Amino acid sequence: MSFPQTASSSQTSGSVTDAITGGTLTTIIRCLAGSSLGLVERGKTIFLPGDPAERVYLLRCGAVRLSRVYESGEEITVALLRENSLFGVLSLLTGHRSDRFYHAVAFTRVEMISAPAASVRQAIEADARVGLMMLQSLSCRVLQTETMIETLTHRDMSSRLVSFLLVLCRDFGVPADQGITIDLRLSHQAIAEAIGSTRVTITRLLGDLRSEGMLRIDRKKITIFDPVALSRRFS
Amino acid sequence: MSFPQTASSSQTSGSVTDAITGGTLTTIIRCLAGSSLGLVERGKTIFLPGDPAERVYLLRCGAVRLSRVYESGEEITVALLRENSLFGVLSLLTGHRSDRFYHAVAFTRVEMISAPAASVRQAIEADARVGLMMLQSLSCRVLQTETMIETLTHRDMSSRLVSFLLVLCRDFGVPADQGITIDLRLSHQAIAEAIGSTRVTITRLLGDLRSEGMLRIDRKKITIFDPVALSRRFS
DNA sequence: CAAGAATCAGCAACCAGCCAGACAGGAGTT
DNA sequence: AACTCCTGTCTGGCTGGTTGCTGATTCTTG
Repeated sequence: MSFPQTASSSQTSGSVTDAITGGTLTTIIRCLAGSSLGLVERGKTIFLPGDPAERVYLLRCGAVRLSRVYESGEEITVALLRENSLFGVLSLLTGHRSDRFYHAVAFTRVEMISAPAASVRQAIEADARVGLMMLQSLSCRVLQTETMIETLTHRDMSSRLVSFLLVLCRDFGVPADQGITIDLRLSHQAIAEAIGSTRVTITRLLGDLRSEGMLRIDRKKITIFDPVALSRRFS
Repeated sequence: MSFPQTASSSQTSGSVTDAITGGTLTTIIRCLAGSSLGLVERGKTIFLPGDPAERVYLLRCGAVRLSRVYESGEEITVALLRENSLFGVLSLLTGHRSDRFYHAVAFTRVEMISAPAASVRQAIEADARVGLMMLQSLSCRVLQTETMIETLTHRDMSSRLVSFLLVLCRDFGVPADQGITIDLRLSHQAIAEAIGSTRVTITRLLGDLRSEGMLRIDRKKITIFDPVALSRRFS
């Protein structure tokens, strides 16, 4: 299957070099041959495992969930991408065609742009600054992912959950009247799939945290009152 | 502290562009201003948390362990890097000085090359193919790390261990007379620190796997007889 | 807009897997 | 030979997974 694109276009005026002066990767990718703008509704699939990997995506706004689905029906989350994340980079690898092996789903309403891997490669060769920017973006991805590994190696689920909440604060937090709200509608199941636990356990632990006065949950959005205090909760 | 370098040199003849024709990132980085060759003995530190992040490293041969150390003295492994891995990319990020927050230790005898971030940036701007190669290298890193996240979200330790062993086979496996040998001297403690478990549990589980005839351990090197059979062990 | 469907949150009981701590014997090092 | 680091095994205790059920929310659809 191909990726859904509500609005789509390509080939605007202006050269890549012009765009670079503008500064952002967005403007650059917008100018590439075959680029397109994608608007995806919450819950809709962006690509499926087995799809050919031929495009590179840049998430402009919203969140995308990368997950792996097992035969058992179980599903685990490999990454929750935030704004300005580059994904689908698999396609940049050596020429031979490869397939996606993750499932990419819009976790919120998503606005993204994408371009064929070949165009991206050309753009990099044409102007090195493009490569540098992508390199920096990807470095961030690596750091984010490594933070997630730290989270997952905590032995007790309580620490793991707390650590995960702090990661979410960093990536999706918006200031609220009191504390920071994680701007995602998270079900307990979704959290469980991200930190390798079960729905029931998450329910219990979140309940504990709430009765301790660490957070508030309002229509699936979590507000952390004091991230610093929360971070003291794990040794 | 600075990074230890048994042998060191810099500034060879030949331009960067010459090196690119040669093809590998190694040759390219070797030509950069301020580049140096590092030989590090097993167990020696490459950089410490808090060190200024000013160099980019390319692991030529051996394995490097990135870990985070907690005040409690506990230590967890964030990544086990293999040959041709790029690391220390933090330093490529925006101009402002930043510090390492991971501990990088030579897990085996290591041969690596490094160069100042500024030189690398210049090289990329001078020839875009450098950026492209680094981008590909970093893409691999992302994929590797994501595989590790998959491993860590398995709920039971047995699956987690098996999954980890398979990752190691992929990254450090060499064909043996029967099966594949993981070419690393792994203590149970080291495995525990990588998958978020304890030494005792690893001992027990490895014992189980051995008595099931799945693997052999000889002087800390693990040989998996049949990776495919092993992979069937988790649902 | 309201009824129905689907998903989600909360609770309880049960039990296995894993951790903690402790100790003895083995392997490798100097 | 002395030392350090590593492996193997045991006991008790508790966390967290599993299953099953109920009521609440949210989404869909007539």
